[in-house]
Amino acid sequence: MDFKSVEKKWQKIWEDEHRYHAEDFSKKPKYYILVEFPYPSGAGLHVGHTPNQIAMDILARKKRAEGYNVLYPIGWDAFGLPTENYAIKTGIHPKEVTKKNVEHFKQQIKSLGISFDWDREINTTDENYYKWTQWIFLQFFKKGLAYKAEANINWCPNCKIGLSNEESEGGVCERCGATVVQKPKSQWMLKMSEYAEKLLQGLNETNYWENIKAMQRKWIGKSEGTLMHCKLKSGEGFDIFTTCIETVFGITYFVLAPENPLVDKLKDKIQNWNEVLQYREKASKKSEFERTELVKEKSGCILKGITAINPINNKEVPVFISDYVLAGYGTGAVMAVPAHDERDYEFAKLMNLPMIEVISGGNIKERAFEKGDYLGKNCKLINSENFNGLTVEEAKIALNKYLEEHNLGKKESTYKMRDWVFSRQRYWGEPVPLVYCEKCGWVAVPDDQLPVKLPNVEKYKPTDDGESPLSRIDEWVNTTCPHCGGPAKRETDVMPNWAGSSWYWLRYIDPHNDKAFADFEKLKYWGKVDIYNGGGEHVTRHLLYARFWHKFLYDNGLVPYSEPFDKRVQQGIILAKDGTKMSKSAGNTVDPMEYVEKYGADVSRLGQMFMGDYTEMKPWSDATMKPCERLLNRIVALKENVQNGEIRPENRYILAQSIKKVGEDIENLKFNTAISQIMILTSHLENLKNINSEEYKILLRILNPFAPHITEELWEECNFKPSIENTLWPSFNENDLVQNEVEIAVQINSKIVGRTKICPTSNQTEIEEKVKNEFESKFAGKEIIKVVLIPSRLINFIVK
RNA sequence: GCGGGUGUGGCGGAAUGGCAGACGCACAGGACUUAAAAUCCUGAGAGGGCAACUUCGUGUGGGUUCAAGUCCCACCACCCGCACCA
Repeated sequence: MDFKSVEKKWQKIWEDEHRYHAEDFSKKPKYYILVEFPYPSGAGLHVGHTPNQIAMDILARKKRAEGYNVLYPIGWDAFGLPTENYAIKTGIHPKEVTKKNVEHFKQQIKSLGISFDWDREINTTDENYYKWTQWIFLQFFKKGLAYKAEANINWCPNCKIGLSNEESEGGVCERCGATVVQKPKSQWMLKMSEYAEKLLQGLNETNYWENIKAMQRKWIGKSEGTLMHCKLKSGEGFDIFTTCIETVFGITYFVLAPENPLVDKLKDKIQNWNEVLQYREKASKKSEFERTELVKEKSGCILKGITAINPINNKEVPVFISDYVLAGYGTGAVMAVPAHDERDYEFAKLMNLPMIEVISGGNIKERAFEKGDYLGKNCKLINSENFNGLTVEEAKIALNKYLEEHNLGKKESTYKMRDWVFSRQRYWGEPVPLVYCEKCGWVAVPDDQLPVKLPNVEKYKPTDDGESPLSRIDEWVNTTCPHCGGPAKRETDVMPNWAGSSWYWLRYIDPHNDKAFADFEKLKYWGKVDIYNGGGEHVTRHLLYARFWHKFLYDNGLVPYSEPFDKRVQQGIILAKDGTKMSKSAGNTVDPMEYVEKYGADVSRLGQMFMGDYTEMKPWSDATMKPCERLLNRIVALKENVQNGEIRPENRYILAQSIKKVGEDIENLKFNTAISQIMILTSHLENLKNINSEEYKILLRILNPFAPHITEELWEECNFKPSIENTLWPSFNENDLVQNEVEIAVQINSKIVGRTKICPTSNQTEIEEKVKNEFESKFAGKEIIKVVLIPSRLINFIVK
């Protein structure tokens, strides 16, 4: 059989029939399978795409066979830097580039025979799509969850351009190699922090893999502790956050983040202001790279003339600034207890500051006695006045109570998750649909004027001052205020790459709606995404952003359920053939489409799924293609032996077992072992003189999700009715899984002494007698103390 | 440092606490062929033995159990993510 022409034939039929179109409101039970939509780069599909799409295609085809109404859609996440940079280099409009790349991707995906519903194809760069991305952004704006704030961008002083984190890896500009600096810029932010608790709690409603939940929890980073109100001697108040209030009597100084605004307020009172400025300057120059380096040498600067008061005992202590305190976490200020915190300990040693031991049990001459050392060990407080003698756990409660009663603080939780910087000073993204009016401030573009279309520009490169290229088009920037009708200017920033992907699964449900982002009844019908397959690199950012948008929409009554995805699964990373990481620079990348060219779609699908456990990291292997090709050829050859007839009793066991195993393995994403089972079944059928049609049908039906073209062709050639896809997934009788004879292992004192065939339904006494007779010599002179029988597996005699 | 994961033949990988190495790759021998490719058959964890057989074997060390790759404790190596988070 010429696989490739057969594949073309069926691909055309599927396309002409719209075979895989998912019907809204069908009576069948729904099943929504989502695979991350690709970024249509110039390079085409790669190994990060194909196994995902194939794996989910196998699941989709199996679910359809089981009678589900399956939604398996695809689209393009097409805004983004590679296309923009290509435009900067060539001057070709990103729209053109995107169109070309999408065509290429589509053709490749179709050649793999993926059963996407092409009638629901979406593209984030379509005006009809980003209209709704803008609309949702405006809902955030209207609810006060979008705000402007100063945030740092990665800035290349040489190229005079803002860079993404990816473009400034290692602290150097990807284009020119210059050192990237942090430059403050006023930007749109989304108040994601307000959803921290909801995002954390919501995880309990999902069936994500535990490791994915763990990563999200870690990223959200909740810690429970105490917010304590402190004062300077000069009267100014400030708050600190601590998870170790039990150490409050051990405070010997306070530390503020260098950027803490309190420092500016104290300018006139700080005697060494120049020094402070110098330190601030130094700290701000540290790139993100240096700040996160492994070696974290402490540094800091005292605020001379400033004295703070420990609210618990009114003790006066000095105040420092240091970059080991982060401005963005907690309150940007900490109480320093060097005896019980490693970082404070280091800093105190450096600055020659005193320490007070307040929890007994450690040796603070050597190192800090930290919470990890003392928690849960019944350690008691010392040097803590009235609280002496309490255990740490008792003291936490008592101190929180005391602070609350004296209005000095309260219990509180903080989160590591920050608000989302939602502006990019770039071209190829969704324009932020806001205008600025001197009189009215920031005003939303009215719904009937959406989308705010991305205008054409001559140059795609950001301006020298870091503004978006849109800022150069005066006739676009200058507009009228929708509120008062006066002159106003458009926002020239665009949204980040992540915007379009933060709601796309909702659009698939109703892709052509021009009244709403999706019809509510349709959203109700399709419900949550049942299984969402994507890359591990998106588990924190994309997945959190998506859940955040979804929860916001839910809170505003715009979607009917509070979590978007039920299950989240991911493919293991595919390494290069030599087991190292695939990378363009190493020149060891693999193009999966080469294998489609060489072997055809079905062989390549099988080959990719047979390489190993879908979810484990594994090297790409060419070695699976040939045996999979052989398998299909053998199955084609089997057709010659097919005669009309029902399933014969002697074949019931292997057929039932195969239906069960292949079905379960697909559900569990164990595609490699499903294929093994099909190989075993094929070998079995090959050894028969002839095959009855009902037996062959089962083989083809369970292979169909893996090799949809060739199985459909064979089915048609055999003239089986109805067509393969109108034939349900085969069922089997549980009784068929019981063989009438099985071989079990015989053990004496847990050592195998031999094997014997028994009938699995015989009782223990019968089996014991049979074995004792057969292995008589082994039992000579021994006394049997105990017998363990594992049905159909083994029998173990414990003897003396 | 913290969180998650992995560790099994020459290789990819299988094994609800129950016969470790399914299924494949590579390898060796054989059949077909003038020859090769393709295809098919056979063999094989390692060591020892002519053989029947026997010893050792799932990263390391302990433990539980009639029975451990699987469960428990401690450790090692590698991978992924996070990392001065108070």
